[in-house]
Amino acid sequence: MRPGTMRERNLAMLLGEVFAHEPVTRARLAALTGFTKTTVSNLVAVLAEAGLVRDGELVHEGERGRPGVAVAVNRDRAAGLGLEVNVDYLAACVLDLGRRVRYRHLVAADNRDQQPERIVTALARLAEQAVASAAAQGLDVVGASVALPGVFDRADALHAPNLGWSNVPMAGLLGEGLPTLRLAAEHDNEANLAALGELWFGAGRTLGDYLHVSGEIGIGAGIIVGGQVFRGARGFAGELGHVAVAPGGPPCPCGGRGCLERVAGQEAILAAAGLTGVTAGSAAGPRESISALVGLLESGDRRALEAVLAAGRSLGAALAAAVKVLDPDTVVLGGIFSPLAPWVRPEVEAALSAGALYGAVPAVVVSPLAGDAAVLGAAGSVIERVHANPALLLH
Amino acid sequence: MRPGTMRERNLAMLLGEVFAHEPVTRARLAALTGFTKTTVSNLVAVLAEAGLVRDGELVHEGERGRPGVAVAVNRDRAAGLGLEVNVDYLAACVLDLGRRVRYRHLVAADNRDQQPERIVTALARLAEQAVASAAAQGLDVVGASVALPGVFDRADALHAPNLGWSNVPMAGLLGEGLPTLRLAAEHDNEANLAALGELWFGAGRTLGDYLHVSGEIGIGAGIIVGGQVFRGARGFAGELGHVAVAPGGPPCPCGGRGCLERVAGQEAILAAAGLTGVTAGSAAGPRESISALVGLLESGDRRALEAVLAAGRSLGAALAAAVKVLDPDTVVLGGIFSPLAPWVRPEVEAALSAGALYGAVPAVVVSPLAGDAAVLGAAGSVIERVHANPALLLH
DNA sequence: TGCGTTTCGTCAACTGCCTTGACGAAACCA
DNA sequence: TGGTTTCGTCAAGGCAGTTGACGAAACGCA
Repeated sequence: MRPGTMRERNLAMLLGEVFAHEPVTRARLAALTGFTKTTVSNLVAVLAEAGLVRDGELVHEGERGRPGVAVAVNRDRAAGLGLEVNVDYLAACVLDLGRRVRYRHLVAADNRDQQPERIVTALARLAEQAVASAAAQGLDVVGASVALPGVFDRADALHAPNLGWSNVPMAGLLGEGLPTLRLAAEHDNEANLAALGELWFGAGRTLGDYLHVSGEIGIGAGIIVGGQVFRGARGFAGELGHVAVAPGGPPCPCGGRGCLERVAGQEAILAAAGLTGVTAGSAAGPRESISALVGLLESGDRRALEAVLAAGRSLGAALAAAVKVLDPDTVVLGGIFSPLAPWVRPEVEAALSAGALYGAVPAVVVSPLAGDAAVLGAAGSVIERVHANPALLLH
Repeated sequence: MRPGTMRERNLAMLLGEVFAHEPVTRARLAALTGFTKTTVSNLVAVLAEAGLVRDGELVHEGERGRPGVAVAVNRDRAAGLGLEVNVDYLAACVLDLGRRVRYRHLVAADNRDQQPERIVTALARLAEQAVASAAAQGLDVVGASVALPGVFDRADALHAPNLGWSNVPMAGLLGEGLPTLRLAAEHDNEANLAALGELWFGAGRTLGDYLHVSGEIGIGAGIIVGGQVFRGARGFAGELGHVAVAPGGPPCPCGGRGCLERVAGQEAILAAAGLTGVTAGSAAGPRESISALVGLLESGDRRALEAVLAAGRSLGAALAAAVKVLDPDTVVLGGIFSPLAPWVRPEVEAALSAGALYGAVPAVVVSPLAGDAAVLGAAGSVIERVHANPALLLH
């Protein structure tokens, strides 16, 4: 570790305090960080020059004495671009440094069995529109992050069975297709980014360590420990969808039997509820199908209720095992389980409280973001990169 | 972060390189760390003054040129004390800074339903003997760490059902009872320390991230991620013993049904194998009972084989779920599963390979340490504290 | 209105720690 | 014996945070 590294960390720490307490005077920042007023002034000057913070009004914190100058995050310069490829839509979203949404766009599209190149081209068009719209607002998009519905192997190739893709070299495609920004483009699993979205835009930092269930066609879990994604040794951590919950149950392409997502995934639930005909081959996307299901549930449809409760029990069983291994503070129900929560949540809570050690039952909360968590998480992760090391933007 | 913090880290980094490459010259250390030769010399001087490192012979690394002075870890000064309280024994162990065992002592004792104060007193006597023996070898015991068979709640009170203890304020008892050393005494779950023992003394650093199953009366798992124990939000991570594997199975004191340790714990296996009479109330400790079981297995006893294979299947089922959530590189079978590995391991491997995603099957290895992992891990964790921040011993 | 009090932010000098560049020391080779 | 190579140290320098003092800007009270 060299003096330069020390400075990078101190800039990050200071920016974090500004973000957490803005508007805040230099004197209070000194108290918060333990630095001297001199050091705070120097660091603030560096951040201000990079356009990350700016001085505001005079503020009077105490009763007497000279008022201080408010330092606040600069919401009119650096911005982050989040992109998402999903089975039935593409989405983009721009956040400013204060994590406010400044632009959103969602395009319905059937992306199944399409050439990855075509999709990346369409995504790039979305990205360019987003960057242009941001520029019109005076924002400078410094980086992008892409959420993808699949997992990455050790060579960073994407396997996305729900898109019909396997072994797709995403890093290369995105690097060529997307507009060049100051920070390199990144990509990650939809479940991981949705979990991060929850951290920044959902139930928020009060969650502690948590496990965020992303129910879609597959079922994934994003695991957040200490504010960061827990990925496991190969990046496959949180593959909740392939925990076996039904011994001797239906076979799964993964090679197992009775995997959770065969029993409680979107398609399994819709089929069990008698809604298969509505979706198969029709134009109705998943979100519409789930709305239809919720309609049935609210009208008290017996078959739909049975289907959803059974899915809730299976999900509860898988989560009970996961919780005993991970011991999170909270379990967040996201994706399709968010609209279905009134029926699913009691089942999950029952499964988690049976056999809880020493009262270690995590709270079960419902995601307010539902399907939007992933794009928001993607855009947020760009902002997070800047927060973690503002020196990246010093030029 | 202040300059002093930077120095602490750099000392730690340098000590780490010395440990990894000793004997090593200052010039090579400079190449390894990226520091300049000047800085290396300064840092080495500080470590040498604290007695952590010392100069050795001249060594000739290249073909030509002036030979360098070998810097090596000083194995004759700082030492760490590991202590263990278990159901049927107390143990102590002293390691030097190079993690060599310099003293070991194990005392058989039935610690069930004893007063915690009595046990701590007995443990303190063991600790004093260990410190004295270390002193006789010229070693300075700088700290101690205690392995305990139970979990700690948020208030750091110990709950150890197998000892008949609940809500025991261990930190206080140990603080008063144990000899005062330069670093404060620490304590941790036996499963966690056993997992760390494996890291330093067992299959070693080649394991990557792993899950170490400690099969004893209960079944715990120590989870190592990036060389550190993964504890979860409340410190209950890795409670593998209470994953439900037998729906509608026997009830467990934890409140659940069909918990793994009711089905594959030591007592369940011995009972199923028809060995209950041998242990219940008799003087034979667990290790003897397991030896007896291994004897039966080797002689081909039908009932014993059935019992152990069934336990292996249950363990495999629980591990399969844990592995999909955590995605470790390796699963280590320790505790009683170490001697039983020839029979248990194939079952576990079968369970893990069914439904493995994208070839993400962790290797299953057998602990060479078996029951000794926890004391070694405890002593090793003291050494680790010094390695992580050698500045603790500067004064 | 004027002056003391309080708090804010900045300035100049200082210290700690790593780096630079040069140099003497210690080996080998011719 | 002298040239070459590599090792470790030394003096000077630079970066970054600290110290202590001081001017600036508000309020309160006479």
